[in-house]
Amino acid sequence: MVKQKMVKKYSASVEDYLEAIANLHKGEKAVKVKQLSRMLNVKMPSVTAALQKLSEEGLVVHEKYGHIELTPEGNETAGEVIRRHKVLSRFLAQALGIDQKTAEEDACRIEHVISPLTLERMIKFMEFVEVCPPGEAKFPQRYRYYLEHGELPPECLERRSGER
Amino acid sequence: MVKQKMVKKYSASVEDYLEAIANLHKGEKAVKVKQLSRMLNVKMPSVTAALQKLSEEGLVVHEKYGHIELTPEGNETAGEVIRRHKVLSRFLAQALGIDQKTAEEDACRIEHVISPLTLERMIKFMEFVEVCPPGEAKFPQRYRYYLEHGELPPECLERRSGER
DNA sequence: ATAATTTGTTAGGCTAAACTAACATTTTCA
DNA sequence: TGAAAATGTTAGTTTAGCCTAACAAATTAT
Repeated sequence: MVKQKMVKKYSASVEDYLEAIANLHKGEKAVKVKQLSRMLNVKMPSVTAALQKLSEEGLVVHEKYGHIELTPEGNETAGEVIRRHKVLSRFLAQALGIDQKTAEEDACRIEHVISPLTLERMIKFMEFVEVCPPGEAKFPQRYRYYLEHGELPPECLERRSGER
Repeated sequence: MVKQKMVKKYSASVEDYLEAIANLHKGEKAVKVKQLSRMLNVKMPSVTAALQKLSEEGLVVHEKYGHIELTPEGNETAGEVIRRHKVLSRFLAQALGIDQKTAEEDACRIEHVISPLTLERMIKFMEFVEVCPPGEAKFPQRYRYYLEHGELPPECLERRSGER
């Protein structure tokens, strides 16, 4: 019998806390309640309460007035969320040509609800676009042109007129 | 002074109720609590409570034991949600090649959090893909091929080998 | 080293949105 | 037409997540 990795479903709020802690952790100093509070736009008591709950669930290590850490499990979940976030923001920005700020904002919300399949497909899409069609103007560039000018780029129009 | 159209932000739950009512309305008979209950996977008392609130907010018309209708405002909001849903599911299915079921499920969740800009870009993307590049294998087909075979379709590979 | 400032916690309250159990109305059909 | 079944509502809980106000600990700076 194969050991199943229990894939727990966490709320958007829980995911946000884990993600924020992981991101702050990449910085220099220890993660503090205040930082989380600012980063997540909630008041400090909300952070304290959330940490309490996350500790009980074994996702976070936090003793009163102490620094904040992720357990291995918390860290893994955070990693998954961050991965979803990254794929999404890259896809929105690179493939759809959305500005970085909006792409980030959308990623922050969509990351909590997107299916694994859709995420994989976004990755596949970016891979594909990067390599095909090789040797000519790349897809994203042509798409950008279309966005900006409202009509097809020259290489598409040329070919079309060549069909006359 | 120009009259501003107040763009209220509703919760995912409120949007779901409005969307469901609008969709059920397209059918033959009057919309009932039971139907909504089934469609939204909640118990009947939850529906009753929600309708109460929606009535107070002027989005729904519902008298005790009576049929359920949308006010003009409720109908407009429902229309917006449905539009987001349609664009999303089309984009996911057509552009990313995701199966209809998954596309629907993702659309159901993402519709509540996507930004107007991202939505517009998905539309633009589909428009673009439809017309460019004309006269050769269309983009979505090539992408499908890539998804299925894990490598570039012949017309891309040919060109690449021509570069030797 | 201790007073002032900053940071963190506790206690208590609020809202949205769901639930169950019990009761009420409406519909169906014998 | 009136009893049984189906549908709808009320009342009362629950849970998650946020808030403010008041208090406590830790840090900083005199």
